Amino acid sequence: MGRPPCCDNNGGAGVKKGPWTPEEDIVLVSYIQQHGPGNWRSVPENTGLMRCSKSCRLRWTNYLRPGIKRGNFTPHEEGIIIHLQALLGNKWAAIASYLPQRTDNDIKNYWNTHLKKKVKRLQQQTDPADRSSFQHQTTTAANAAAETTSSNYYNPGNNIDPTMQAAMAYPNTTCNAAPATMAVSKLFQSWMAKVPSPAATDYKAMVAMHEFQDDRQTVAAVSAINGDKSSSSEMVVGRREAGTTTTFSLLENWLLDDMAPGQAAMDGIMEFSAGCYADPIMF
DNA sequence: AAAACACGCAACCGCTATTTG
DNA sequence: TCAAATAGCGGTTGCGTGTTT
Repeated sequence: MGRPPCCDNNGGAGVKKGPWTPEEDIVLVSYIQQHGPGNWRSVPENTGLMRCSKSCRLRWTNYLRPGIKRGNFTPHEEGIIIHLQALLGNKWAAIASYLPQRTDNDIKNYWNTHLKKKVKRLQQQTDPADRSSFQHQTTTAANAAAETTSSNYYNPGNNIDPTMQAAMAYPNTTCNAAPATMAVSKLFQSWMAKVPSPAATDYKAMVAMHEFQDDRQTVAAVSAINGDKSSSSEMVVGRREAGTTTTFSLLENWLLDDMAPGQAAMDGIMEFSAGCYADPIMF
């Protein structure tokens, strides 16, 4: 019954671990050049590499894959990572999908070694009164959301982006999920409110928009917006059939636009985002 | 000069969702 | 239909290197 066992289950006998050698890299790359990535189970079998399939896949996706940019994160990339981390939490694969040249592992490492501290520093530099006020308002809004009660939890007294505030108010990543989910939900709900009603075929996307209770759905929806063909392909198809792709152009511009001072798109989203948060009627 | 410490990153581990036979 | 394996993800670890004492 089931699949035949792979190299992983060979009792671990003869499976090499630790850093890859240049020779192993060459073997792996030349095999993938001939056969393409995927079907990782067959890679060790056909190449003679004494590595498990999992290790081969990881080495390819995180290091050998063409087009990977390593190190030297630009301020723009940093901004995107910080922003998306505040929105999505530690969903590195989802964040990496917006930075095609970066791997999720690279982004995760960069966050853990640089950006987390940076955000923390910014947090400490922020007026504690503002922070506790925002934290209180965020919690209140979270509770109120369950009753579809409006709440103005954006603190208009400072000029800090609300999603950055969320990151500051919840430095512990495990606590980021709630405000992050809310932030995305509110952002999309306001988007939906500002555009004509979608066609009936957009049903699945609409359902997803209103089901942001858990991060997985948030990521699925965001992936759909980005045209991700994986888990949310049905939603993408539904939305594209309905011809509503342009609905999210502002968000897409902000997330994907890599032009040097591409601040226009970024400013747009910031402005729009702040406006949404500040609008007590909308929320 | 050398030991101690801090940092960055590649790779591993454990888990879940999906796929396969 | 279901058990077992794969693929993929996020958290964590361990090692090499740089910096400080």
